[in-house]
Amino acid sequence: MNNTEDTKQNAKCGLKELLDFRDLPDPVRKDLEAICRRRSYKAGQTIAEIGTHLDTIGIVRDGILRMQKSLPDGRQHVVGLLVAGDLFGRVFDGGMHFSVEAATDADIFSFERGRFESILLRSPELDRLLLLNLMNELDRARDWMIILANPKIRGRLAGFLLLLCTRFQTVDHLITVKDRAVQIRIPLSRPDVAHLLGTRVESISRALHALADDGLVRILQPDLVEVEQIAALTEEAGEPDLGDPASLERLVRLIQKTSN
Amino acid sequence: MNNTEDTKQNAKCGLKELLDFRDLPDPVRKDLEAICRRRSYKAGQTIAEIGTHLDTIGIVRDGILRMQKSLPDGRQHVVGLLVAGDLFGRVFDGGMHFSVEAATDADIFSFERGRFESILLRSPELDRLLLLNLMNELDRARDWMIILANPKIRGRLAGFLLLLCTRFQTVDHLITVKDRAVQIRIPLSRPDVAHLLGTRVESISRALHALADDGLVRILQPDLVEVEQIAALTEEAGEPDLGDPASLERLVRLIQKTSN
DNA sequence: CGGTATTTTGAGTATCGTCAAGGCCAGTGG
DNA sequence: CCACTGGCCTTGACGATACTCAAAATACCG
Repeated sequence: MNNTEDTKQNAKCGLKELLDFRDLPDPVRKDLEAICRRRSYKAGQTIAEIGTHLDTIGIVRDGILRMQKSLPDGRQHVVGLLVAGDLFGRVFDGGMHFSVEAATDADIFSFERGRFESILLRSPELDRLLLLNLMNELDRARDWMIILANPKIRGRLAGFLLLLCTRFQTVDHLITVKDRAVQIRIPLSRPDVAHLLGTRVESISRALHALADDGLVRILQPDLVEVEQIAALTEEAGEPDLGDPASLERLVRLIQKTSN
Repeated sequence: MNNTEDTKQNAKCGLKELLDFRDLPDPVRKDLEAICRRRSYKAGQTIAEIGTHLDTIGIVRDGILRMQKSLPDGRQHVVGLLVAGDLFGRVFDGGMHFSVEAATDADIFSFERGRFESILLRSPELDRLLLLNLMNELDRARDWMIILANPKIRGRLAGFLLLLCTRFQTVDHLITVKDRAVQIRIPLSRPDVAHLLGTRVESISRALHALADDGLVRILQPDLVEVEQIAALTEEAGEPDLGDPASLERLVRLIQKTSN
């Protein structure tokens, strides 16, 4: 509604800041930048309503978006998060069965759908980028499924925290390292986390404090936790490769680097 | 292991039986059929192991496959089902983070990966087909998420049954209509359903019988249930548009058609 | 400093996981 | 033909866990 329509439609759109787009051939990227508009949203703002005709393709530049479904009783159900580089919108009318809201303050690149598709038709590289993006997202969705299937809330929460450590590692400033300890900023309110993990706020609170009591984490602020025993956390999650080992590797190296 | 390697590599591969492939231009389809091999698997057979190098792309012709992850404690976790027309395998090395097994007796079309990709590069139509397939799968994964996020097993089971009614409506002979009542054949064993819904066999059994006791369904056989009150089921699932309203519409029309 | 929203805690109940036993069905071998 | 076996589904009982409702504590904001 009240988004600051920057509409910086010039070449300085900054598309190439996004990792995945760096490999695109110059002309394609130029075409994209030509039709690219940058929009800023404040946390809580709605970017796309479910059901309505969204005639733009969006790519997240900064911040975190949440995809959610509105249930009939008014509750909202989070079905996934979008972070920098993620793409959303109905390419080729693929479907848009959920609404998108800004979970944090966010910047997105926005493209008029028709034009985006016509570029897509001309550029196999962009097409493949999109394909890989989709496959990646599919993997993440499956990761969520495994987390959600964990019978105990503690386990789900542990999996969620690990996911933040691995998949969302490069995003924003969610993960910081202080004195060889990993600090995670949880970018969602308790109700959102609860919806995401299929439970209630109270249970989230209890589970988090249970993890803290057992020394697996330390709660610095309600939305800032420090990981004490990451191994125990993965065991709690019951899922060995939540975010490939490579990601954890990277995290460990990150820790070692800053601890010197 | 003991799959009957039919290897009918002739033009009668039957690729065009699949709905989605009917729209492909003739030459592309011919190319595909030229490299297509048909394989049959019995229920329970492993089609692709996690981690191993799978050098084929598969398309399901008939039957149901389950994608699953093996957890360290030996349990197996079902993360999705594949039905007729669904594609699996690591196109462009996208990743293959789960193993694939036949849930029922199944026929699949199998393509050598390199050749498939080279056709893919030449055919935007096939490329687009793949894209749509992926988006579809992503939607399904999100549906699973919503089902899994339901706090009560009854709700999850209700959602699962509805999903069978809608998304898997056209598959095999899962859904039949008798005397204006919908009958659902559950194509998975109890352990599989339990893994899929993140719970145990006993809970599945109890939940199903609870639904039956309340008159929402009738259990004709362990794997054959008749829906009595579909509205109550959707309410139980807590998710209004599990499979778009259009699907339910179609179902209702199906009922009316056969009841005359 | 108050007022609001968010988070946490508490007590009671419902649900689920676990362990154990029993029933049903198909296939096997006597 | 029948007993036997093994897999799957169901049922029961009990302890653990999570949901519900209500209230207190904390953080947030002007």
